[in-house]
Amino acid sequence: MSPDVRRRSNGRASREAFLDATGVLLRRQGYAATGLNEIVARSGAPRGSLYFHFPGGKQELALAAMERTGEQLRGGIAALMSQPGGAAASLARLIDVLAAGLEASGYRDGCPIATVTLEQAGNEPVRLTAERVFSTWLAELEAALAADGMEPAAAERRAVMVLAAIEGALVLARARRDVAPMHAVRDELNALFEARPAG
Amino acid sequence: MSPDVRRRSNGRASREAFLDATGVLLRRQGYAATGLNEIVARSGAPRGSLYFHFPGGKQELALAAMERTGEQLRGGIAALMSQPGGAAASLARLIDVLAAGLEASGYRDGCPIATVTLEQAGNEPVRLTAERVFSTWLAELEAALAADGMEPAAAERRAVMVLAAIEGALVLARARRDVAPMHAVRDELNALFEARPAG
Amino acid sequence: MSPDVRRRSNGRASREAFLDATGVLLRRQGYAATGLNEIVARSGAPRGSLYFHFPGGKQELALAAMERTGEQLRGGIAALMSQPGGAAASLARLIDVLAAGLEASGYRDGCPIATVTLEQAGNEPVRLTAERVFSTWLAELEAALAADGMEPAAAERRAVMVLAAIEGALVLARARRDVAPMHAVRDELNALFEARPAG
Amino acid sequence: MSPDVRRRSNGRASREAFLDATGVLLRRQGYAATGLNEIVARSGAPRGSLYFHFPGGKQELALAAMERTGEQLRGGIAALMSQPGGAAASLARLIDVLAAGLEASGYRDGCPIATVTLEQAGNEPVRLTAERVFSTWLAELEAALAADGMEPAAAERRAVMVLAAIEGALVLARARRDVAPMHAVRDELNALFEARPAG
DNA sequence: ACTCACGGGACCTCCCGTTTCT
DNA sequence: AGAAACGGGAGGTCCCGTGAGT
Repeated sequence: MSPDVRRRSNGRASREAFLDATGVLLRRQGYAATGLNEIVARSGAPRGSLYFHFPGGKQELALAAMERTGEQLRGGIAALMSQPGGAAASLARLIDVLAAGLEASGYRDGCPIATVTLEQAGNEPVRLTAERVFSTWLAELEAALAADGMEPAAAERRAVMVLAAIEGALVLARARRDVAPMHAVRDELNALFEARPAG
Repeated sequence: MSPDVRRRSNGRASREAFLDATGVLLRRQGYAATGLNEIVARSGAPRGSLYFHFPGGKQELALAAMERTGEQLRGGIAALMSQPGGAAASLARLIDVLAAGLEASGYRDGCPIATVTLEQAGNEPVRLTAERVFSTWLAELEAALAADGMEPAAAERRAVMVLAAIEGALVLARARRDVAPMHAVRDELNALFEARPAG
Repeated sequence: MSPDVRRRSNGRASREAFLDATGVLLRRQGYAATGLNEIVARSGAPRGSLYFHFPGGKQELALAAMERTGEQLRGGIAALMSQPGGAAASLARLIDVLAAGLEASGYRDGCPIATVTLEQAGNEPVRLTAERVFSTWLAELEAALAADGMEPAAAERRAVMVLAAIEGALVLARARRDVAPMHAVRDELNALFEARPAG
Repeated sequence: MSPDVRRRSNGRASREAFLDATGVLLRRQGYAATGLNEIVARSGAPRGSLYFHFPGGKQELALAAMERTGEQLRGGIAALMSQPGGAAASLARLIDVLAAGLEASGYRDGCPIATVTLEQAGNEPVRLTAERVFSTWLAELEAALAADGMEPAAAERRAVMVLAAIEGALVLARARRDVAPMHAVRDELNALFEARPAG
C-alpha cells in the first residue's frame, strides 16, 4: 500500500542542493568561471538529476539561484532595517553585518548578484534577474527611509546611493582584503544622514 | 616618399593591439568569459605572437591590460579633477562623463577593474593588480579633496566613499540599463559635500 | 530477426576501442609521439567519451593500454612456453613468432612496453607499470625454466638474460629492418642452453 | 686591422652546445618528447643561431647528435675492449661501466640511440642513422671477438647477441631502477663465452 | 651570427547539453 | 529520478619553422 520505500525521496533535496551550490559559486566566482561539474561536485547531488530539475541548464540554474539568494538577502535587509533606532543606525548595522560576513569567508562572499551582473551584462535573462533582485533590495531600503520620515523622491535617491555605496565598498574590500572601505562608507553615510536628517 | 608604413615588423603594434583588445573585453565580460580566441580575433594581431609577447599567457596579458587601462583612467580622473570649480563640481563632471561613456557603449563599458576583481578575487596576482589600480585612483581623488582644503584623514575616507559610490552606481546602472543610478549618486555626493564643505 | 546489432550504447565497446588503439600506437611510436587525436581517430570511438572512460587523460589511458597489452603478451608467452620439447626449443619458437610479427607489420610492432619505458623513464606511474609488466613476463619465463629443471637462482638470471636479449634484438631488428638479429639471438641463446642444460 | 674583437666567436661553441644538449635530451626522453625550446634552454646558446647551424631543424640536429654520441660511445667501447685479458673480461668491464653510468645518472642515461630508434622507427633518416651507429658498435665488438680468435661468422653472431643483451638489460634496468639486470646479463654472457671459448 | 616577431597548427583538457536506458 | 555514455566544440598552451632586419 505504501509508496515504494526504496525510491529515493531526494527530489526536493537535490534541487535545493543544486541551488545552494550554485548560489555560493556564483557569488565567489561568477557565472563563466563556474562549471557544472563544480556545481554537481559541491552539491553532492547526482549529476543525472541536474537536467531533470533544470532543463534549461546552466542558465536556468543560475537565474533560480540568483533569485533565491536575492530573496534571502532581501529578508536579511528587511529584518535589520526594521529594528528600532532609526534608518541611519540600522544601515550601520547592515554594513557591519556584511563586513563581518566578508571577513569570515576570507573575502570570498561579497554581493551574490554584482559579480554575475558585471560579467554577464550582455546576457538579458541574467541581467533582468539582477535588475529585479536589486529592485527588491532598493524597495526594502526605500521603505525603511520612508518610515523614517523621508519624502518618496528623496528616499528613492537615497536608497540608490546607499546600495551603490555598499556594492562599491564590497568591491574595494575584496580587492584590498580589508574591511576598511566598508567602515569608511558606513561613516560617510552616517554623515550624509546627519546632514539631511529627513530630506 | 615616406617609408612604407604598412610594412611588417609590428612588434610594438601587436603588443599594443593585444592589450587594447584585452582591456575592452575584460571590461565588458571579465576574465573567465573572455577567451584568447576572442582577444586574438579582436586585436587583429597574429595568434602566434601572443605567447611571444606574453609568455605568461592569459594571466600576464590580463594583468598588463588592467594596469594599462587603470593608468588611462587615472589620467582621466586627474585631468577632470584638476579643473577649476572645486572638488564637488569636478566630481559631478567625472560621474557625468562615466555615465555618458556607459550609455554610449550600450551599457557595456563599466569599470574596467571591478568585474575582474569580483570574479577573480581568489586569483592573487589579479587581486593585487586590482588593489594597486584602485589605490592610484583613490590617491588622485584624495589629492583633489586635499587641494580643496580637506584634512588628510577625512579626505581618505571621503575618497573611498566617492569611489565606492561610483563603482556601485556603475553596477546598478548596468543591471538596469539606465544611467539614473549615476545621477542619483552624483546628487547625493553633492549633498554630502555641501554638508561638510571642508572636513 | 536478431536484435539490432548496430544500435548504440557502446559503453564497453568504446572503452576497448580506445585501449586497442592506444596499445597499437604506443607500441609503434611511444607515448610522446602519440596524440589523442590519433588515438580517437584510430579507435573510431567518440572523442567526448574519452574523458568519461579515462578521467585521468592520456596517462591513465596509456597505463591501462600497457597493462592490457602486457597481459596479452604474457598469455602468448605462457602458451608458447608450455608446449612440449623443453625450454630451449620453446624459446626459439617464441623468438620466431616475434620476428614473424615484426616483419609482418613492416617492422612497426616491436615490444609494446620498451618504447614507452625508455622515453618516459622519468614518469613514475608509467615506469612502475612497465616494471610490473616486465616482471610478469619474467615470471613466465622463470617458471618455464624451473619446469625444465633449472634451479631458482639460475632460472631467475637466465630469464633476465633471455628477456634482455629479445628486447635488444627487437631494437636492432627495427633499426635495420631485418630480422637477422632475432635469429642471431635465437641461435646464441640455444648455445647458452646447450652449455648449461639445467643450471 | 685586427678582426673585430667585439664579435662573438661563438660560432663553433654554439654548435657544440646544441649538439651536447640534444644528445643528453634524446638519450633521456627521446625525440618527440624533446622540444627545441628545451634544447635551446639547456644549451645556453642563443635561440636565433639554431637554424643557422642546423637549417634542417630538429631532425638535422637529432641526426647530428646521434652520430656524435654514437661515435663517442664507439670510442669508449674500442678503448675498453682493447685492454688485455680477453674479450669476455673486457665485455664484463664494459657492462659494469654502463651500469655505473646508469646508476650515477639516476637511471636516466641509458643507450642514446635505442630510445630514438624505437620511437621514430618510421622516420627513415633517423632509422638509417641509428642503423649506422649500431653497426659501428657491432664492428668494434666483432673486431674484439675476432682478435680473441673467433671465426668471422661466429663473431658476427656473437657481437649481435652481446649488443642485444646489453641494450635489453638497459631497458630492464631503467624500468626497475636497478642495475641487477646488467649484472645478470654480464654473468650469463660470461657463461656463454666459457661454453664456446672460441667459436 | 644572431634577434625579433610571426604564423598557424597541433597539443591535452574539459566543457555543456543530450540521449538512452534503468 | 537517476546512471551511463555520447558528441563535438572550445579552452589555454606551446610547438616548430620562417623571414626580415640587424
